[in-house]
Amino acid sequence: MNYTIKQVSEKTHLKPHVLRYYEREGLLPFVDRSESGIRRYSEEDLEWLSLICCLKNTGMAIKQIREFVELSLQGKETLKERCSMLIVHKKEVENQIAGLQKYLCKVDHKITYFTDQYEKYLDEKCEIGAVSHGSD
Amino acid sequence: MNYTIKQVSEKTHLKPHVLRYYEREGLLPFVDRSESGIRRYSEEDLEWLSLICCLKNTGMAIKQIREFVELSLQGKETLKERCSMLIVHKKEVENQIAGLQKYLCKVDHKITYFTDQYEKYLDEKCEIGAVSHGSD
DNA sequence: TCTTGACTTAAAGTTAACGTTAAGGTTTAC
DNA sequence: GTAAACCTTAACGTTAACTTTAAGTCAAGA
Repeated sequence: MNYTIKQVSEKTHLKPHVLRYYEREGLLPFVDRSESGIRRYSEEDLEWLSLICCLKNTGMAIKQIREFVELSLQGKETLKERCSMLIVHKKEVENQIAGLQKYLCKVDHKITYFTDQYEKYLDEKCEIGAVSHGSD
Repeated sequence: MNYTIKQVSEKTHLKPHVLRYYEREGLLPFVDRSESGIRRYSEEDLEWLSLICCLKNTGMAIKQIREFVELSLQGKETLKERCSMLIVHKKEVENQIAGLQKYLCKVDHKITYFTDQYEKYLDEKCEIGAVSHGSD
C-alpha cells in the first residue's frame, strides 16, 4: 500500500511542505516516486516517520536525526552506534522529564500562593466594603 | 544585598547579555542602577528571575512571560488572571511530561529491538567466522 | 597617567525549523 | 475538455531566542 503526501500529512499531522523539507534534509531518503515524479510513501516510510517524530518531539535536532538516519543506511555494522545514540538520548529525555517535574512543583506552589493572596485580597475588599457601608 | 550582572550571571547560569536581553524584553523591569548606570540586582530581582526561568524552561514564550510580568506590575487586581495563566500553564507542562513519557517508551522499545538485532548480528558474524575457520 | 577590564548601549548577525511564494506540470471531476 | 485541485522545484521570508559587534563610559591598578 502506498500513500500520497497528503495522506501522509493527515496521518502524521506534518504538513506536506514539512515532509518535503524533512526529505530534503535527509531524514527520510529514498521515498518512491510515480512516473510523473509524485511521492509514493510506503508503510516502511511511515514507520520511519514515526521514529523521526519521536526523536524530534523529544528534542533531538534535525541534524542529529539525519546522522542517525545515515548510520541506519550503512547497515548492521552501525547497530551498536545507533543503540548508543538512543541510550544517550533516552537519558536526556529522562532528564527533561525530571526537570519538568521539578518546575511543575514550583508552578504548583505559585498557584497555591496566588490563590491564598487572592483570597486575602477578596477579604480586604470585603472588609473595606463593610466599613464604608457601616460609615454611611 | 545587591548583585552585579556578573554575579547574577553566575547564580542563574544566564549570560550577562541574556540578562540584559530579558530586561529589554520586559521580563525583569525596574532593575536598580548605580550612579554610573551599572545594574544592581536585588534579592527580589533574583526571585523574579527564578520564576522567569521556571516558566521559560517549561516552554512559555518570552512574549507570554512578559504579559505575566505586566499583569504582576498592575497589582493585586490581576491576581486571579495570573493564577489562571499559571493553571493553564501547569496543564501544558503536565501534557508535556505525559507526551515525553510516551516517547520515552518508544525509545526504550527501539533500544531493546536494536540490542536484539545487534546480538543476532554478532551471532551471524561468529557463525561465519566459525565456518570459515572450520574450512581452513 | 595610562591602560586594562568590566560595564554600558544600539544595532546587526545567527541559528533552527519551518513557511510562503512563484512558476509551472499532472490528475480528476463534471 | 477544461477547471479545480493536486503535484513539483527553487528560492526567498519569518520567528524566536539569542549572540556578536561596535563604540563608548568608568573605576582601579602599575
